[in-house]
Amino acid sequence: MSKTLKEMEVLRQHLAKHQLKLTRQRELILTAFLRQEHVTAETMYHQLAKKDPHLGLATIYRTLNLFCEAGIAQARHFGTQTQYDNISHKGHHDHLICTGCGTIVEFENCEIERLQEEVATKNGFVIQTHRLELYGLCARCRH
Amino acid sequence: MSKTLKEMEVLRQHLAKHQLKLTRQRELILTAFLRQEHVTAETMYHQLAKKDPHLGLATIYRTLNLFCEAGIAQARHFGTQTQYDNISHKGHHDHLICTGCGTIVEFENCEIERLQEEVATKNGFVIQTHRLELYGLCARCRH
DNA sequence: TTGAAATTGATAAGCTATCTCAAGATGATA
DNA sequence: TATCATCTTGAGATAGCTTATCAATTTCAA
Repeated sequence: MSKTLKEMEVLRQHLAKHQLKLTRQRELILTAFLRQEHVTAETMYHQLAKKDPHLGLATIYRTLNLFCEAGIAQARHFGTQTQYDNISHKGHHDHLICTGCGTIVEFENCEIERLQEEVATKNGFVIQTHRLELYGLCARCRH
Repeated sequence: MSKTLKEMEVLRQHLAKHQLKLTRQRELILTAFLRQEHVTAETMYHQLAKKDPHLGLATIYRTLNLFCEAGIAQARHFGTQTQYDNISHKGHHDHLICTGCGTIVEFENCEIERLQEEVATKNGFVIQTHRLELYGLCARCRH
């Protein structure tokens, strides 16, 4: 089973559970979404304009938000825009962001996650989600 | 030397270095800003309307951004709004945010910071700053 | 005190994201 | 596979937050 098919199945189940429908647009957007790591609604809008000139920006937003609810994507406020990340095929991931060239490197660190749980518990919180972003200069930009 | 005076001095030096001027508005906004942990421009606008009914919203935004450049404040995009945090009198701090009531609890964890450095180094990055936000439900909101 | 330069206030403009609603598509059911 | 209640879409309007504009005012070095 290909990756795309797997996620299509996740979407299908989410739709079924909430009495929503699988549309041509949702399939199109999901397929394109899975081909990249980080996108904004605007980016996808321009990308998909070639395949479907009538696809509306509102539909892109609605669909990406739907993906978030289905657990396929995660929204992240970066600067003034919202980026949508693909999280279906891997666990939660955090980001290293180069302030020089904008490169984004993903990472996962169980130890950090464990310490986060510890801090939360100590303060009476139960964590639902989190966001960790490290900003700095990558090797290339330091030279 | 009081806390406020210390930060006023930080501002003064930043202004001098960049050929900017110390105005009545900047003093007023700094004083009010230092009295709280987290504010939005809108919040300060309403708070200060009592003291100076003609203080413009644009001035608040400009001034808070100035504080960021001076190292007194740090901007944080939370939902659709930008929150400005006072960071001059303490080290960097992270946040526990209740998704139920919006309460924000600050924390610091050296061990997490150390692991962040480790991750960055492993990827060839040198960290300039970071942002860690844990979202969840506080004790009260779980009941 | 003077005057070049920075700042302010008020409002317009810009951006991103969501809402509205008529027209169209979907899919459970018979 | 035909029906039809329900969901979705597209296009533009709208909302919410932040920045840009610019004439009038204030600051501060000389």
